[in-house]
Amino acid sequence: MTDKKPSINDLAKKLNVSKTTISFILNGKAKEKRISDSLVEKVQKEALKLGYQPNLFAKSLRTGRTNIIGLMVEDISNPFYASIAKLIEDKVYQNGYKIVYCSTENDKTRAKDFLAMFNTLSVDGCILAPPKGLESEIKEMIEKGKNIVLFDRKFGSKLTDTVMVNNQQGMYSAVKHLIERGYKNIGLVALALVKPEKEDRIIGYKQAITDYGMIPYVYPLPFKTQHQEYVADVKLILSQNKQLDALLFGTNYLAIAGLEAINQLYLKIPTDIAVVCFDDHDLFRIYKPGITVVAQPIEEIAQTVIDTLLQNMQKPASEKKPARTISLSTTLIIRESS
Amino acid sequence: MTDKKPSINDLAKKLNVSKTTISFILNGKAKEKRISDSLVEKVQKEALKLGYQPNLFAKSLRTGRTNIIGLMVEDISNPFYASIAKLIEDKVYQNGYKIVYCSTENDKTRAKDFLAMFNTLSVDGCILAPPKGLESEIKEMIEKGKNIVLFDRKFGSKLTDTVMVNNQQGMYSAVKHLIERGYKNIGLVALALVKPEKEDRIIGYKQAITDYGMIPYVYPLPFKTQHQEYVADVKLILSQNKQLDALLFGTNYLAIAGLEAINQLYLKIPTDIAVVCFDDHDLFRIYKPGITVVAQPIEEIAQTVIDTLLQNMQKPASEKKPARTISLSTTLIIRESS
DNA sequence: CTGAAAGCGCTTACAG
DNA sequence: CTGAAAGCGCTTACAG
Repeated sequence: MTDKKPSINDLAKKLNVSKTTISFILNGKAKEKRISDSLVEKVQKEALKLGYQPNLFAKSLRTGRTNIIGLMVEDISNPFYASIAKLIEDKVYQNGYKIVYCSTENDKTRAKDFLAMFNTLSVDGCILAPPKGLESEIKEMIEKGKNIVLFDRKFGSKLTDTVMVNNQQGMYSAVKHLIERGYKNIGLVALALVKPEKEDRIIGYKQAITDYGMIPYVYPLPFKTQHQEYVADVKLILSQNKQLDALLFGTNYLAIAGLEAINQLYLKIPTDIAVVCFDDHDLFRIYKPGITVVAQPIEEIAQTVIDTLLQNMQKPASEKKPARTISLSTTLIIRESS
Repeated sequence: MTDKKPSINDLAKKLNVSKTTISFILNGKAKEKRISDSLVEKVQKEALKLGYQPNLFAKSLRTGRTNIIGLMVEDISNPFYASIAKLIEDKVYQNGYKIVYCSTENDKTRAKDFLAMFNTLSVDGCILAPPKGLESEIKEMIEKGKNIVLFDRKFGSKLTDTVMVNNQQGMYSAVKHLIERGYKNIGLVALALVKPEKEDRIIGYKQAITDYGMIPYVYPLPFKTQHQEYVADVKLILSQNKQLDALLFGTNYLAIAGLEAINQLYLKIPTDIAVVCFDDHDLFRIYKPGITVVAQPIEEIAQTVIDTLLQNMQKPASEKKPARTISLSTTLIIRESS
């Protein structure tokens, strides 16, 4: 039944050539090892004919490299992360790597388990948007020589190369825009995974509010797995804070919940309440009215992440550069909601 | 720098116990092999202390199993597939498997490459929503003993277990609904990867149209990677077919493009044109007016797929049952667009 | 109850 | 130019 795949030994026997030579040829070292063209051709032809596929596990066991990259995000079904995953996929496969993904749901324990999985899998590199509290685990992996690039989330200390969007500035520009449009009581509904004062998007908001002498209204929310809870939260916020004439949302799913809440309360956008969201989404582009957003440069994020990781993986551990943090700019896309 | 991970040999030396015994203990065969409790405890304690992680590649090389599952979909960034990926993730990790994913973009060559990758990776099982034309490659994999479950796409011949949604019936119910609401000229914009007459969603549409004695208007579209092309296509369809008073869409991204087109033409839903989409989406729920959809049971699909795959993987090849096709029901969710 | 040994399929230092 | 041999870290049939 299960035809055994041909091994390098099968090839060797069949051709009466040592497996050393075959290995050299199949790994493109024929020239270097000065193997005769005729032999090279013979081996290649036969390998093709038998459909020879080197056993990656034997290879990994021997070389210590796996060509697997671990991708860890908050939620792979969130369009932001899903788009990143798609873009990373292309670039990574072109380079012969594979991706194993997982979603943390901002759960530290869950994330730890996945990190352990990546370790057991001996991934060559990791792309992580880690939850809070994983700093020491990640540090440990880096010290053991694992290549890791962080994105979307960073830690206080510069652990490793990190690709971020300028959250503070992006949110600042959104607030500024609302103020310039004449809105007076601008609220912010944002995820606060730990302390609100440490969240860049909240910091950017506060900065702008302060600079323009307005009153801040921050509504930090913990991460929840049930979308409907967010809807209920925003409804409560809106009904308890009638003074609000504009509402900012820190992530796409919060804004989606916000739109649902606004609908359920029969409020009109932007006359009753203006809306701006951090992070774009099909919905915001097509919704009526169109929702103003602070768009993240998704392609640029993916490209930078993968370039950084691949570069690091090519470099020997000895010549590692100090960790860099790359900050990308957001774009304010003004639509009809503000 | 790169601390070597401890191997079973390190453990063996340190404890002065043979690695055979350690392997037995760590793999839960202590009882079976009648190893003394004291030894078991000693070994387990030391393994924990050293942070021993078995090398999966050595393990795979020896056992031939990898605990990796390949997931192939049309586009991992499409919310339908992204949601499936998320749900599958949970269930699969609980069972000690990992997932490697890829997006085919309905490109046969691309998909073939990925299938080859899965083969090289020696995945234990595959979850595939394959493009057309991959039948023989998949068949070959199955014959070699690979466990494969298909979903969302099927082939004419019953290759292997397949989880489908009742596309024909779902589309039929949508058409029926529109007709009952009094719409007369109902168009269908749907993906036709090969012949339109072989697409279940188109068949369901035609069936309903025939049953009710209406005129069919089918606009088959090929798969495109540029979203804006779909928008242009739908615009053209709408402007060349003014008689249409309702438009059905075969997938979520077609309907999204459709909404954009409708907006750009300043048409009102549902008065100028009614809209129904196959497959739900955040957007359709929140859009104003809410878009009527034929919702797919995403959780059920994911659950069924993974249950089927895990079951098959546990079974030895000898007692494989004949391929089953499981058909799940869709739900018509009536909103304001129809 | 426990261990020595073979072998999974590769790569590579070494020898000629 | 080419090959024999060691070894990566496991599991398991076999022996005692």
